[in-house]
Amino acid sequence: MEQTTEAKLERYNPGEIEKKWQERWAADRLYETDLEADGEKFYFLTMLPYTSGDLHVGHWYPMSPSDAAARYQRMRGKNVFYPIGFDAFGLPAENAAIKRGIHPRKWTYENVERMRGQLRRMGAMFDFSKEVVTADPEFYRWNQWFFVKMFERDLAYRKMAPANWCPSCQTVLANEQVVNGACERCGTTVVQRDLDQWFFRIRNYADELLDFSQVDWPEPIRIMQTNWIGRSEGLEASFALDIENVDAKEIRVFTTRPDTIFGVTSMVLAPEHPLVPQITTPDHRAEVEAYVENARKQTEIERTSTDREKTGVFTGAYCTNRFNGEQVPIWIADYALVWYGTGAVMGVPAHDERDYVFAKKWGMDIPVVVAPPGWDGSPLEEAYAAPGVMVNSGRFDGTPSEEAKSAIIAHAEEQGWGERKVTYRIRDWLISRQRYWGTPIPIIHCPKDGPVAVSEDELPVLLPEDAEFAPTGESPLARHEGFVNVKCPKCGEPSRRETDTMDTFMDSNWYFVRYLSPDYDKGPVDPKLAERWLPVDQYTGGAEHAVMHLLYTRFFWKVMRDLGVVTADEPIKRLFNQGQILGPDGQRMSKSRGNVVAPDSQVAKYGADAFRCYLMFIGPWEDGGPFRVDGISGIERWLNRAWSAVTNEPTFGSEDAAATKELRRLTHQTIKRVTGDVEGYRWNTAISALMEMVNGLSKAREAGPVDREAWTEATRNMTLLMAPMAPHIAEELWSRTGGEYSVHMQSWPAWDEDLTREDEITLVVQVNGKVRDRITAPAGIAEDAAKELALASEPVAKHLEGRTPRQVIYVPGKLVNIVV
RNA sequence: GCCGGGGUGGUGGAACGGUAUACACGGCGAACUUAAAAUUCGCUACCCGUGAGGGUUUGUGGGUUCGAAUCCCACCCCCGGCACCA
Repeated sequence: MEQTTEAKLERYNPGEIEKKWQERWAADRLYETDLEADGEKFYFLTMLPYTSGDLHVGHWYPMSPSDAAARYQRMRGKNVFYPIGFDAFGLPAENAAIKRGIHPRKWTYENVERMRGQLRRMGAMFDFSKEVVTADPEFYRWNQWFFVKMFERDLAYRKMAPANWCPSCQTVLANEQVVNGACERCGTTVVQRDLDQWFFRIRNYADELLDFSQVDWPEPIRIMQTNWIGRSEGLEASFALDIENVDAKEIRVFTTRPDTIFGVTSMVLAPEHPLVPQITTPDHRAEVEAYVENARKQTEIERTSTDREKTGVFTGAYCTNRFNGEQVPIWIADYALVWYGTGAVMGVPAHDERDYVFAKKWGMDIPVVVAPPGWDGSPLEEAYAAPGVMVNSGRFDGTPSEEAKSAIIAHAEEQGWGERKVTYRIRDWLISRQRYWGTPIPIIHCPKDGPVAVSEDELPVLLPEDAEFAPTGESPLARHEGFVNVKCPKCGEPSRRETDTMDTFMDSNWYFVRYLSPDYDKGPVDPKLAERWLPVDQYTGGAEHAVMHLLYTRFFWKVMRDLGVVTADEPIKRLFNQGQILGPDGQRMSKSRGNVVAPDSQVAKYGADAFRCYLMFIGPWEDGGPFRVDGISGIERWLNRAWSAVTNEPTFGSEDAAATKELRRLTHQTIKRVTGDVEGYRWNTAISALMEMVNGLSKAREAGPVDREAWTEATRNMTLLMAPMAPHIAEELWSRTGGEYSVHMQSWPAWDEDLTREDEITLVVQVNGKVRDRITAPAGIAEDAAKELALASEPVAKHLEGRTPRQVIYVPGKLVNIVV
């Protein structure tokens, strides 16, 4: 049978070429960065994956574009470091272990092994030679080292704090394990239990963390972090307390509205406030205790919801407002939180919406102290929260309330009734976890010396392999005699080792610093490399980390700076948060939900390049959204068409100068568009532009003989533009057209602005803002000529209906709007 | 609830305050084929109209502007985070 010319050509076979190039790249160590090399460095960081099992679409979605972006920087001539690691400690490993009887270490490291292979199959340019696994003693040893340093500097301290407790399982639960207030395993109602726990003093850095002047981060993230820190200025006032058998002689309360202090009708304490049991009178005790117990069952979100009515109960006790000498009843209410301000809130019904509703309900007085404009002295119909003029406020009457704020603070300071204070919403970071699979906290509790740090040369405190990590009353480490029983490093007395482990956010605080020298054993990082490579130039990761991880890591960096480990003030110069890819059900993709999409079958069918590009094509990276596999055939067609455009030469020898100019314009316009899109991480439109280029090449080929030089310019540049996004096919096409290995070491193409310009424009003609005509005009058309053309248009004349234009607006090169 | 983001054809989406719906999926029609797949070409927001053409449309309602998907106000819905999932 006769073969056609087409059939002789080799077809695009992703399975074959992807394997071939991945092996070649690995053998050549193409992606191992020489950290000592000269040239401009670029540290490109993508958030490290959790070792949950198989790499799924939820991993490919953030990693495909970040890999493309790192490759692009490399083509821009930078010395790019693009490392990878594994977030290996945490709850899921322990859950898997309990469920299946596998040791968390075995489960985790088997996953790491599998994920490594899957990452290579993506064709990602990760430098695996600098890999970090956070469960390695050589990594967590430095978590401990930092902890000791922080303990010595009083940045780590211990205090009582509540934890979710399942009375039936006798174990601490993560928030995730509490479903509607009950234990997810046994359904028992979860209670709060106070435990001695470790905290980091992130509040010491609160003001510095509000300063974003040294970073280029998206505004929404800066706003969210600013709100999370929640700095507010105001007065911390003391209200006099005179109750028999109560030692405290005052209640301290923080307010941002000192101008309303004469209008206080109640003092509201958090149910957990230490004074509550002391001041509650016997006749109110039962009610108060019931309320406290109920409050402790609710989540903070429920408690502080402004949607529902305020609730509270009277303790039977009173304090005195020193400003006006009035007796103020002391209540407790769940919306007051012990950890915010002083754990007490003033009730001012006239000037707070919900206090107003509360006072109405209980028939309490509503004294006005800040008069609304034009107030006639009659009772308010609703709370008035805006500024006004002070009334019923003694010496401050007549003062505008905004001025009165500082005057009242000054007066309080003079009288010794309080002082100006700055409060933060952010709380110190609770780092203790009563769990096995984490970094052991390097502290020894001595009956005589209290908590004593393990000395640096004893680090790491190894996590014992033979612990019983099934759920029991205590941290699994607490029942491991060999681990627990030690001698005090100070006095040698028999002591107990700390058995809590660290929050895994500790690992993500600084893993990117360790990447630079994962084997360095004289400190967390080789100082020379830290100086040369930090801070990170570009970080990409999920928007779900906008606050916690990204705020903790900024905090921890400042601690490292103060310890002399690093020098800059910020860890990450530029940040990009991509959206989250959701399962086909519109829910977050997670193994526990059972909605993860494995890419394997798609990759086997269409190739890694197609799958990477598809993920980049489905929409703006920052949006995320539900994953559907529907459109991947469009990417497959595009790659096939690109393949044949490059491998299958057209008939050469064009005499048509206009066609050649058109082809070159397509090339240079595409270079310009793709460059802009890649710079802005607009992958979907970058790929659209490349699709349009391939379509344009097909048209050019069909239109007749093509100019050889212009065609070669087009296909070579197109191959280069595809390289970051589709690294395998680009390498193959590059080598087939005689390009020098590797395409990923070539320079990113430049465009010639003159060649991108169109000769003609479409002049849009509007009458009263409605499009009535489109006229083709020369690109450089003058304003007068354009207006003349527009007014001469037949459809325009029809719509003018003989009326004389009042105004003619001209938008250069685009549009004429005729207004009548 | 609070903080942040979003809502555009049948679907994913495109659009410096200036041609709404690029690019792609799907659908319909055609070519090639014994046939299917693949490939290629054409059509495809909605309504009225045989047609030329006209009208409507970017979650809802209002406003600013010669001109609004884009800016402002109010509302509805969806997504992320809310401190022990990571």
